Amino acid sequence: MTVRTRFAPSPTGFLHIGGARTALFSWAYARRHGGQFILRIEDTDVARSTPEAVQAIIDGMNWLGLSHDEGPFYQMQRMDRYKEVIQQMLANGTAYYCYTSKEELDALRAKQEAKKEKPRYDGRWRPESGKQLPVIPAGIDPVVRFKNPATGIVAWHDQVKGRIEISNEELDDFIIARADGTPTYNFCVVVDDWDMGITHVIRGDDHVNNTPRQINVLAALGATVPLYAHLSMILGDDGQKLSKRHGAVSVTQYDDDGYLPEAVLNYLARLGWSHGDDELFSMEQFVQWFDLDHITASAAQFNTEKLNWLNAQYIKQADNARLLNEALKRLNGQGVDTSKAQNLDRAIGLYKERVTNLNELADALHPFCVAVHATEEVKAQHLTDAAKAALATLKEKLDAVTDWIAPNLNAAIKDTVAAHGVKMPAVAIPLRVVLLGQPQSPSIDQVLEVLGRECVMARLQAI
RNA sequence: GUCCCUAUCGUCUAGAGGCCUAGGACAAUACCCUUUCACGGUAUGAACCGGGGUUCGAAUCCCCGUGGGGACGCCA
Repeated sequence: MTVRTRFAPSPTGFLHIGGARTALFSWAYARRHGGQFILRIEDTDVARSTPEAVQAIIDGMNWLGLSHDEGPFYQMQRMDRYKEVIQQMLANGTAYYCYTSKEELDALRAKQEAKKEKPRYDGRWRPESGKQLPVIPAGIDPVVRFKNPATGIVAWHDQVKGRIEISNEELDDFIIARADGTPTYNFCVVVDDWDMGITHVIRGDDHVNNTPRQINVLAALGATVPLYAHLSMILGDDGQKLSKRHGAVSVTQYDDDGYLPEAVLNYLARLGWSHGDDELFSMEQFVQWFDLDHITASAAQFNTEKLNWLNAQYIKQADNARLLNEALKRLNGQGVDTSKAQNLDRAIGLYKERVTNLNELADALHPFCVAVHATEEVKAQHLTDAAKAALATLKEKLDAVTDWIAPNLNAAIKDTVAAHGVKMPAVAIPLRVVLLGQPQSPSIDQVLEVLGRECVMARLQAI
């Protein structure tokens, strides 16, 4: 049997971190088993679905590198098929017309809630042998309801949560087609999963409650029931549920924030899934190791600090040319003139070990492109008269250096330190402030070398 | 309210009845490295939600609480 998984978002917003992890796990499972990963857009909510959201989801998946093998399929383009199945069900008695109005339904629900009962359809239009149905009212377009089994249980072995069973008595006859004839979510999913030959449904655990309904419809259709794996949700950094109002951002925001996609992927893979003590692994390893047995059943809290750490690890490993490209993109985006900069590739080497994200890397490269001036506060603190005097001496000594390489530059600094009878930081810190606009940097002699003689002398001149 | 899911350090997790004096990672703290800030290294503190069972033996199995989450739409 070929494994076929799917990711089926509704295009009502961007791809957020929870959706991304669901997609990642579905993708990985298909890849692991040499199967197919299908992208399906569930756009039957016409009012809220937008083409922009479809694009945003695809952009997010592209950034992460989660490629699909089939699709995107759009549910709105499959209307004829859904209607065909509904007609079949109406004909064979597994579905029926219901003429209850929304007002009547609201009244029914209010009554049930008042009695502290679970709100549900009472089956007044459900045909039973020997039962007298109400008179069909005039002027009402009926909905179509699924005739759910009245007794027994529906159970499945969830690949994450274990055996789950629900009594059919908990389930009511849910609507599969609205009064205007359009099919509803729980029905479309079933027809799609069936038609598309989905073998493993990997989705968020907010769908656990839909699963028994879907299994019952599948059974009514005579379709094979796929395996289900319900992933727990991801909570925000503060343990609160992620929502549009609270903390949920597009995965592409992580790009803007300077994260490498492989760091986000590694983090997401590790959030709710584990392979022993392994923390840092490539997507190749992940695909090789991924299984449904080691997925955590409970919700996981997002931890930005750990993501930051992973990102730093991936930046250290990353190719310099790639990092430079990312940094330039960011600097240019800020309007920084990068055209006159030299040795930027070497500056990357100086900083890639120390930064947490690409934006920090870009900031670090900024003074290697154009002069960056320290704030008045920093200047006042570090550029004292004594410091300026020392820098004047240093300038002379640097001027005399013939071969502009770190050991020679270091010697010039040491000479200055000795001449003024001060400690190293008394020279190195003000020097950093003048050259880079801030008091911290990598090894100062390296910085001097990479900055180049012309740039260093010009900036010392400008004190 | 009813139904469903869930519960190990602050966080992500390892853990399939004896390997657990509960392991790893992030974070924290201390020290080392260092001309600064980082990086890196070393070390330390930090958890099995509570109560009952089952068993020679329970973090692991069962039950009951409690906490957390989800669902109960002509949304998906």
